[in-house]
Amino acid sequence: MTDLTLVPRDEAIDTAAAAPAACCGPLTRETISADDAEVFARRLKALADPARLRLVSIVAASDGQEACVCDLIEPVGLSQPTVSHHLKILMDAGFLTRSKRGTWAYYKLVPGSLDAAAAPLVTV
Amino acid sequence: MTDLTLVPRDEAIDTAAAAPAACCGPLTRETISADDAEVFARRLKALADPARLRLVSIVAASDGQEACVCDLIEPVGLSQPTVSHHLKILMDAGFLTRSKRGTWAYYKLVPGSLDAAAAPLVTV
DNA sequence: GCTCTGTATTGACGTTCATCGATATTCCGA
DNA sequence: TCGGAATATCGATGAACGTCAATACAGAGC
Repeated sequence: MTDLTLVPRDEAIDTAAAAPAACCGPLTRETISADDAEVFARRLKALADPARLRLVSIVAASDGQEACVCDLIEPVGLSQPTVSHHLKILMDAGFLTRSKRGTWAYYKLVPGSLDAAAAPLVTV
Repeated sequence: MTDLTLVPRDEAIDTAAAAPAACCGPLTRETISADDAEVFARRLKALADPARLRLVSIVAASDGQEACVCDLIEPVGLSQPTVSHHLKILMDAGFLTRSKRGTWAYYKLVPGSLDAAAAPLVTV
């Protein structure tokens, strides 16, 4: 389903999870299906944690909407493995992408992913 | 704490949790505070469940954005106590209000509560 | 090669959560 | 007043989650 074969590697990484397709229409318009509810719930669950919200926010508010792990640990006040764990969850949910430069890992906000996640809730 | 004494019963119930103030600005503008992250996460957690999303959706898509519990149990396919449990969580989070008519309980969507919950995620 | 540094993974522990059956509560009708 | 129907609460159980210490992995520099 995902077609990455013809794309240069760096771009591939950046856009790999960059298709945050809306799972469903507005909740207020029409009853959501069981499958769509599952997808949407999984997405919301990835955000529904104080530490992860702060991580997303720090990344999103950084230059180029990108931040190094080394700059994320101290602000959230959690251990390095825990931060790494949360970042993985956010990546799996399609909100962040990872790019390594040397020993450092940079996490970047997937453009539009937050809006896509919020879309089914918005009525206007 | 809840002051219902001077207000007609139905209005009191309808407007009790009807103040879904935005917990914070857009996540992308500025780093969210620890306290705001806690508040926002609690709100998202209430929605981040397939059963609760379906309940909210059914209620929101009903006439007058209101539905009887008896009409909610069968669509979600869960036991009555479980549905009641989820409805309470949605009520505590400020998304639904309850009004009893006879033996029936009607749950109504708090106007604007979904938009308020989504607001910090939206960039545009 | 070796060491150091930054990050990811593993394993374990305590907490929270979703779910149900059983029971309590509330209200209507006979 | 009693019985029945609709809903809420209680108690228990198994699964998922957040956290950390210990460890593994990868890249840079010597």
